[in-house]
Amino acid sequence: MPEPQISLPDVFGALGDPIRLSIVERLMKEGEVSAGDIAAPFPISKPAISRHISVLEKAGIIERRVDRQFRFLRVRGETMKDLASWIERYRRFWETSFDRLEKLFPGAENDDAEQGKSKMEDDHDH
Amino acid sequence: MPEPQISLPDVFGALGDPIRLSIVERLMKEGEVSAGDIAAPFPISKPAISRHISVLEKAGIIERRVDRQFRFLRVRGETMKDLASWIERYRRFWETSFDRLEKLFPGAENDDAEQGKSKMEDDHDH
DNA sequence: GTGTTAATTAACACATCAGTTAATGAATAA
DNA sequence: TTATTCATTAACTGATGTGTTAATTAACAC
Repeated sequence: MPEPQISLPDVFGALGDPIRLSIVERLMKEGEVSAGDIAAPFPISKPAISRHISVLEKAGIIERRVDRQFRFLRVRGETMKDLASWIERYRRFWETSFDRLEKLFPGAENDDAEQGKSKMEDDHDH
Repeated sequence: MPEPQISLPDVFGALGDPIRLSIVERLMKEGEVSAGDIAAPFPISKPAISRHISVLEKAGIIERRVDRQFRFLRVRGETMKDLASWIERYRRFWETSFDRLEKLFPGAENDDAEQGKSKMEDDHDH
């Protein structure tokens, strides 16, 4: 058991860097990628990427597998599941917060509550 | 429109601190709390809490409402929805990653894949 | 053996972060 | 007006984070 206990703030903190977040996204899409292939797209040195990988590993977000001289990385599904559980556990609170506010302070809030219209940026590398 | 664009790494980064995370959790549960009441449980100074609140606000996670000399804080449901959307968008990748690995490297992984058995710590303040 | 490839660790520079106390701003209460 | 309450901003300190280059470890290829 390489991850005896996972810290939610550490998980969030590890994802709080554009390079690390895009590493995780790539690993989720591609499943397993070597450290070198992960480092290739970024304009920083390999040791810097190696440290980012260590941060993700210590947070329990990814695992390393050694194969010959290569390190293959993959996302730990269990940690992502825990992350999803956390946000879902609070969903009823944040999902209704807009309605609750509207009742208290009508018109004081934006009203674009439609689904699927995320304002979140999708390009967090570079 | 106080939040023209939200950065996912900034959102994660803001949640990557135990004090800030427990502030957000409390606001989700209680809906709206004054800055002073938010600061009270923590063993650090009020200016330090004030800065944590600013970090959360700049990340788009919370909003401030001014009422007389009080500042009331509340979670922005839209940002939490965007966070939930992000993790759900990748769910099929991380949810199946364990099975995929089991096929490639049988027995090399832990096998406690039951639902509801989170290893995540739930006490991230102090 | 020697050389190459893959990746990490070591040592260091610099930026950012998280905390402090003191000062300030702004509204309430007397 | 004066004092009190609520909260912030300013100035500073120490810790942590992120990057660099150089050195090291380890496996592969010859």
